[in-house]
Amino acid sequence: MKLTTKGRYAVLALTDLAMEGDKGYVKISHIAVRQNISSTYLEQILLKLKREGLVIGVRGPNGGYKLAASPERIMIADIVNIVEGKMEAKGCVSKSGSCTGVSGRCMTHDLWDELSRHIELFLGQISLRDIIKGNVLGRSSPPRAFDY
Amino acid sequence: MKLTTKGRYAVLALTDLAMEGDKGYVKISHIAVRQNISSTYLEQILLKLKREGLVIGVRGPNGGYKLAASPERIMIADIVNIVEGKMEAKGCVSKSGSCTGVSGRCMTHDLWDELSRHIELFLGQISLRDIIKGNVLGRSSPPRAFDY
DNA sequence: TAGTTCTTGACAAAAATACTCGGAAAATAT
DNA sequence: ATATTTTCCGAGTATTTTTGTCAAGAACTA
Repeated sequence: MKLTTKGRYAVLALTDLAMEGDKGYVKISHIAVRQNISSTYLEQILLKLKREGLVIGVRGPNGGYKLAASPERIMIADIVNIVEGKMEAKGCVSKSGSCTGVSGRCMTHDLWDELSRHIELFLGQISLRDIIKGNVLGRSSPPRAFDY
Repeated sequence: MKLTTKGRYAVLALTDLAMEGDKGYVKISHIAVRQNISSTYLEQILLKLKREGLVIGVRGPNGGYKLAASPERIMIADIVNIVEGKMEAKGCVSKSGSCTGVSGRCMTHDLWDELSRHIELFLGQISLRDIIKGNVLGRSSPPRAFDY
């Protein structure tokens, strides 16, 4: 999985929006100051999220951004997937000739594939609401034992 | 979490070693050819793994590498942690001034913290033996529901 | 109209990644 | 002994990714 400041900024910004609630549109500059992010960089990120329909942006005075849905409907996986591009923990599939071996898939292909699914499942279970409510800690569970 | 080619190469190389079994030492060049990895790059990676005691390397003719323990004792998390450096999915803690906010930790701190734990737990459950046996698929389980 | 704020694309600096290279050290074989 | 093989080690380099900046434009409000 790829997880850079971009992804963190995105989640942070949307969490900020979620906390502002229904008080109308929130300006980039305000989010940037509160969360200590470069506002011009944040522009890029919010733009992507807007294009994918996660937030709504309006221009002009009193303009800004707001969430396109209620916080409990926006999952972290959605946010991260948009700004970082689909999780490719594999590398096997993305680049040609990377997956060697007779069958065309490397021996560890399934591993990274499963890891991706695992992470996605985890982040897909956590909403913005969970974050502002603090419902995050203690969610890790050991993987299910593998049975034949 | 950080997951680059370095980590994938490391797991791939050790999987190769695991498959060779007890037939003696395996040369870097052979692994490199089989797995399609630059052999000089692979040197660096195996060296790290050797320094941390995961593999044993001997020089000279008939030299090479072999696993320091049986495949079922070597977990993927161990391998990845060594070559990629401890998983820092946070960013909050690593850089100063990154975690803003009054308490010194950002709102999403717990999230990335928990994600790290989650990934580590997952990869800590899978051994080299699991990979060569194909016991990897279907291990993802949804995170436990959060109860008070 | 004037001011505000997002929108867009192109560009640039910095950091991380993914290697390469040259040689030294150790083991073996002749 | 000497040559050969192979790991060991540090340093250096090229490429890519990340992390921004900048300038101009479009839409909106008062």
